[in-house]
Amino acid sequence: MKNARNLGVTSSKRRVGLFKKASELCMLCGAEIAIVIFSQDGKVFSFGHPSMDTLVERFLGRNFPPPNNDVHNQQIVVRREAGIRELNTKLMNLEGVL
Amino acid sequence: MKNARNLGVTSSKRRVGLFKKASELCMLCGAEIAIVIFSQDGKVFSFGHPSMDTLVERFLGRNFPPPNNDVHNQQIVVRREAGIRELNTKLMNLEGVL
DNA sequence: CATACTATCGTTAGTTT
DNA sequence: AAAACTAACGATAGTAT
Repeated sequence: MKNARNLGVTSSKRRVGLFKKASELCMLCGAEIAIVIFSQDGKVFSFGHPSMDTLVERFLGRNFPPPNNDVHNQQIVVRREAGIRELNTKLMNLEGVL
Repeated sequence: MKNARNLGVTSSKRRVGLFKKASELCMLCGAEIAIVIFSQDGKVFSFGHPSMDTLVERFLGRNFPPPNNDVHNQQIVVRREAGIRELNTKLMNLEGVL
């Protein structure tokens, strides 16, 4: 991205893209998905199929089926941190080149 | 898709893709996102940044950011995220120069 | 400010190993 | 079964209107 001025536009575009991908996953694979996004400027956006409430309830264990292991979130954390290291490496290499 | 035989593979690929997109949106735009997926075969997968619990609580109307009890940790989180965006910005600028 | 466009880049269904 | 590959398709940053 060029700068932070267009960040709102990018945020919006990518949010729509994310919801579309979620929708496709629901339709194509019969998954049930809930997403909530708190944007940096304090707005809240949500996606839920079949509904946000149903899935939040189920996630909280008040409705079946009970949640299994939650391995993927850990993987995401690992990926994010790996991303930071990668960014730092790239940055140092580029600054070295200049 | 050809048939339902590879649906598990497709589901997995697209789930990873969705989480990656969410991760990018977090890093690039400073959004906070929670995702829970109930797959057709009964498994549960989740993504949460900064954490699933924090965002579910916030979605349910409790624990909003301004009067947070753990201010110190939040500042650290904010600083780290700002760092990622700053790295991204620097990186993109440098790559643009080259 | 929003919408449309498009060149470029990323994602993925199908295939192979 | 899982991972690598790739052609084809989709997403999107920047631009134009």
